[in-house]
Amino acid sequence: MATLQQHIPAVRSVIPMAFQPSMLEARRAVAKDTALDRIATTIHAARGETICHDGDEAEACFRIESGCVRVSKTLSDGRRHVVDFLYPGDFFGFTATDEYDGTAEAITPTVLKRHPRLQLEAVAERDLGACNLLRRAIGAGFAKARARGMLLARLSAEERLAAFLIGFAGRSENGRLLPLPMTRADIGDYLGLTIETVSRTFTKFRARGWIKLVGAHDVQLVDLDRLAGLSEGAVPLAA
Amino acid sequence: MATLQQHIPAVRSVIPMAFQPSMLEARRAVAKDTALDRIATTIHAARGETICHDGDEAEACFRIESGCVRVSKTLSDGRRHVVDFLYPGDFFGFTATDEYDGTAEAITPTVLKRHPRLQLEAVAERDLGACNLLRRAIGAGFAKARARGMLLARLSAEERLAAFLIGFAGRSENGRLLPLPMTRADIGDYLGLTIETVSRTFTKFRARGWIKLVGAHDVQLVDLDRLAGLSEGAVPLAA
DNA sequence: CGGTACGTTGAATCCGATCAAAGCGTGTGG
DNA sequence: CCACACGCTTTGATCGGATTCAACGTACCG
Repeated sequence: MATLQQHIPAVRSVIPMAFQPSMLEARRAVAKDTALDRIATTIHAARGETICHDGDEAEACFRIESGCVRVSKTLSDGRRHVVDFLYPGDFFGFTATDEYDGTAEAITPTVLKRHPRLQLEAVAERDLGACNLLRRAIGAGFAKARARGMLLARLSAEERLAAFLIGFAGRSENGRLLPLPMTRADIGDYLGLTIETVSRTFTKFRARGWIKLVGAHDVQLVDLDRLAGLSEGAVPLAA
Repeated sequence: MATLQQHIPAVRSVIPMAFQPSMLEARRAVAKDTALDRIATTIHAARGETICHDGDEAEACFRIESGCVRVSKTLSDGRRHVVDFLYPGDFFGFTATDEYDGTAEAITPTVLKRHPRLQLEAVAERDLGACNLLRRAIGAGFAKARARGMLLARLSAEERLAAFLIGFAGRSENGRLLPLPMTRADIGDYLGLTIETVSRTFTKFRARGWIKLVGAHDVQLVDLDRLAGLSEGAVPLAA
């Protein structure tokens, strides 16, 4: 958090709130809220397993305990868009309709808390604390989704990947190896690019000495300043 | 609403919930909620006037009574992204942080209800009904923001403009003249395109007889089926 | 009526997509 | 345990849609 701020000057207003203290608190608070916890069951998802499917009746919301989940949507002609990568503490399955807004799949073995939707709604309607916590959690997702608009609409391939990597900076100590469990295709579909462009851009960053690649799924962010410089004024993606 | 559905088969799951009955109800209900109305004042904004500025302390939320508002963000190098166009009944100014997440400007003379943020928060914390209504309103914004991800990440210029136009289909009777108060630059920045590409794509649609242009700011949607066909499986933008 | 901001159209350019093929690694079955 | 096979990644060559640069047209407002 602190290390992130020092690399992104003068653009605090566009930093997604997943990085903002108030939201971290809200996340933690949701996790601890007893009224919500009481209706939860624990489930496990193997790597590649589908947790819920776009358009199906939204029977439950989920909170990730451990692992990593990909949420995506696919057009009839096969074009795919990865809406988000979710990590421990993140929620998904909220919708204002009664259908899931995206398909969620585990990309690593994942443990989740499952909150039946009807009961969750009931708790929220009755319990002021729970309602307000949900309200803030959705607000966080909203801000993140909005931040991605600028990235997809106006940033170059290099800027997008830089923003993506910087979004993970808070997850690993400076210079530590950063695991990227998703494939290049996932990253491409997340950033609105092709596999090849993602791969080429990784290669460029490595050639410049900004990152080190250990295999295809572990990255070391060597020069955060340069990466941040690329996405300066831009949107680091919380992840 | 009904006319829209019949043009977009088999993709109900990705239709933004601004079009879904439940959300329309929620919108209306928010409008009528007395606890929220009591803390509101009415303000007027002239064409081009800034209502709130990205990054400023979020002192209030606004609900549009009449007119049209553009919400945008601008990078330090001048690249702009139009986050949304807002119409009567729409809210903006919600943030999970204490700063506005985007600059709101009136693109027509606009009348708004202004809800001081502290009081709004106070009402929400205290009043279950208000909290739940806000929760759903934010959820609607969330879904809309997400729907735009697919558009920006994966649709072609023609598909984007078609989706944009279809988003307005519900606003005018079939074959009726549709006013587009925003400029080509606004549309371009909304769809992640340039002015020129927007203009050229309008011209293409007109050449094909899909639309009629009356001046630059009034469109008649002649062949909704073709337009919908272009964005089939895609995301009609609620507006 | 004149100026200015907005819109259209044309030509050239470029970034990322597409097509193609060659590494790499991992996991499984022989 | 090794070998093979399949899926993922990288790299190369070419293509194409959207951008950029440029000029002209148009409409609205003072």
